[in-house]
Amino acid sequence: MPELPEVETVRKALEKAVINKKIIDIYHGNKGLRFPFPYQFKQRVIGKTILKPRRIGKYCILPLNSKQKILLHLGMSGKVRILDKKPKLGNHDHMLINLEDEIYILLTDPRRFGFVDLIEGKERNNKFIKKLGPEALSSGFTGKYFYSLVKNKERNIKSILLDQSIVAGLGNIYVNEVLFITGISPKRKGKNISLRKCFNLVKNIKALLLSAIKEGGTTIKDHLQPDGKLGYFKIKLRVYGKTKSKCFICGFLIKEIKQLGRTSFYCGKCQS
DNA sequence: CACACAACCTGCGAGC
DNA sequence: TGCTCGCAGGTTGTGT
Repeated sequence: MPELPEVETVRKALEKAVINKKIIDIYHGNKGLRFPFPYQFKQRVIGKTILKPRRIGKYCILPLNSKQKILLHLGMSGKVRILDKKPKLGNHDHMLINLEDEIYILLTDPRRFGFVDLIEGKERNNKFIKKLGPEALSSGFTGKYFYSLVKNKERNIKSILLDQSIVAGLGNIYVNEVLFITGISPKRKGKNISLRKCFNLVKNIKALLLSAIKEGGTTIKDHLQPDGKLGYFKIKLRVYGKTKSKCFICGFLIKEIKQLGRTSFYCGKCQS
């Protein structure tokens, strides 16, 4: 599920519900997710207070009043729920943070590709954060910057955009969508993309992410429903998953290919 | 250095 | 109905 807009939706919900709340207790399984839970995680954060949640790319960061930060990545199937009473834990519930005032943060992740880390000290020194390029929505991610990285690359644009060390936050859905919007084939080599196209691409990436976040925002108010489900937005997809249906611009059939083991969807006429 | 690919897990839907 | 296969929104480590 989670690319940048989904993580932002989670961040906003957390900001609303858990800011300035003290951590009373933490449960986590021994099994671990993609990586084991931090060493003595519970002992290290219990009694601390959560400050304003932040996000970098697909990472959600919960700063504490101790200068520590809880780092959360949702992988492919991670979900966060905010509950107002203690839930009975299911098989795929891996972490439950019990806050004061009967607030609970539940992390569920069937595939266990997500993970949790605890940052002590400088965030930029964290092994995960320091690999990231500029955040997609930040002012540092510009057409000029992007062109400077892209212009010498043999790789195709699809893999460049998925590379979090070049730009942080895009995943398979949004890369497919934005390449369609910009009229660039996913097979096009980086070095064959003009400065002008890079400007367009960056502009379209930001606009697409912002509109997805905006749509996600409309359902956030439901975050304390009894079932605790966070409302994810449903953006209108133009090509993703649309194999063999008609391109809504030109009517050609949308094609599907594999790149880096992942599926790319594109219109052979509108994208080149 | 730049890039491709397998591996990590589980659930679900398509097809037989 | 029930089984097997392939595929899924991500990232790391290894190998060429």
